[in-house]
Amino acid sequence: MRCRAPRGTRDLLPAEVLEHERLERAARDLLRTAGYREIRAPLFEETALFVRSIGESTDVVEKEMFTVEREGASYTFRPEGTAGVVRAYLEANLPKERPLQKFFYVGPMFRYEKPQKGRERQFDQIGIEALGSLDPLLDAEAIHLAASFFERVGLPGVEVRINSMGDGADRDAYRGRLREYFGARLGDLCETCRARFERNVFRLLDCKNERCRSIAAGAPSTLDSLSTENRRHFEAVRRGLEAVGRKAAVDPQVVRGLDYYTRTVFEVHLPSLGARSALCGGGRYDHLIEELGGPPLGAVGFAIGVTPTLLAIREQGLAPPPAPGEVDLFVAIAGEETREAAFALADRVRRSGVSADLDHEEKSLKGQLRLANRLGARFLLVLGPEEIGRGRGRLKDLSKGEETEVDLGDGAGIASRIRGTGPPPS
RNA sequence: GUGGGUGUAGCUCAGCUUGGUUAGAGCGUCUGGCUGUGGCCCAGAAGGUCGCGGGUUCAAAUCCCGUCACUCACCCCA
Repeated sequence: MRCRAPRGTRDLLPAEVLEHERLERAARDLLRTAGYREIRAPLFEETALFVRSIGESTDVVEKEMFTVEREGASYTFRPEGTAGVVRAYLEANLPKERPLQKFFYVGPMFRYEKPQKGRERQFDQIGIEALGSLDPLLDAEAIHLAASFFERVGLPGVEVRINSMGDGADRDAYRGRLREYFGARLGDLCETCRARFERNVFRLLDCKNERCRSIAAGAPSTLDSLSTENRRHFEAVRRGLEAVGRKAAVDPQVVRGLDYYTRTVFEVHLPSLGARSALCGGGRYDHLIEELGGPPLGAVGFAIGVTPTLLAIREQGLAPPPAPGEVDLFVAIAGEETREAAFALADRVRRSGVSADLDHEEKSLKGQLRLANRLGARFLLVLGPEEIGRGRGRLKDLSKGEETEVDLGDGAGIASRIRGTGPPPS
């Protein structure tokens, strides 16, 4: 029987793993510098956690959850990162120790939906959560970090769009005003928007249908409904962004899909990508901690889609950096009786931290040399009876074609000779 | 869930419109040219249930029907 990867999942072969590692490394460097620490929550949680946090009537909860029932309990593979991080934060009683904690996470999320380009059932996200504070500068920090990440990985020209959805009373008031506005124009809206009207009026604001867009453009702005306090918060976020020189366009059409968002919401887009331009989404969620049984503490975070980011990098024509050679030294075997000696030599060199490999397929010498090339080996050493007898061999620099005589017993010496000519670590 | 597209060698694809010897190319793999020194070049080889099932026909990769898989888009979202 031959199996395939399940629909909506993909294998990352070694070349692609390098691309992922590069993004993850960039994220870790950037986020640690800003005081965020990595947290690893389980890949699955009790289903109730997601229902509570994301919202019962969201698409994610209604039809996209990977759920497993076991002995009367229900578990769901995490469709997003925030809920688990907040749960972990509360479970470790961190709010009592020190309320403000800044976390980041990197890893796979799961949503049972129909796959398409850049959207899979298992996908990786890089996210941050600054838990335990209402400081608008943390909103600004999150936005700035997200945008900086894209610049750092070679995607200049990203566009930050921010908005405030208000909170509590003013958000309810705004919802009412939207229903009033769109309710009077239901006949002119597209079919899907008429359905959205019932489910989630906020979503009418970002319909792609041209007619709906022009209607939405005239809709009352959330910003006009904000209470004094929430307006102040939003202004403070904008001042924070200004202080670090981060441009952000206020866009009343930005409305996030998950229920827990309050006040600041934002997205990072790469406009040249068209309909699939969103690379990152985030915002503040000031009631979630309390909702999940903790103290009333605010929080803000974002999630970056790794796959969309990689697609963007490729579509921009920004080729990934060339893969480094897989081995530093290839030990070729000339004469079957030297196989173990070659194995031992590779081992001596490896112990000094230089990578070494040899043939395992009984290839001809020519075949071995071709293999060395394919592997991107920088050095070659051919080991035959003659070399074994003398205890010395010729180390060949494959890029220059030059050979140097080396002592075969001295793995460290060979290693340091190889390392001495190595490219600077990138 | 709805609507398009595509399934031919390990990979990327041509051939299908207008059915007709033995189904092709590039890349990759292997061998040799060059007994123990690579890349480039040259010669050659291996590698195919043409997704699967049925139908039409003297004859099907090609036309028709069904089916499965993959893929793209919509909804929604990273």
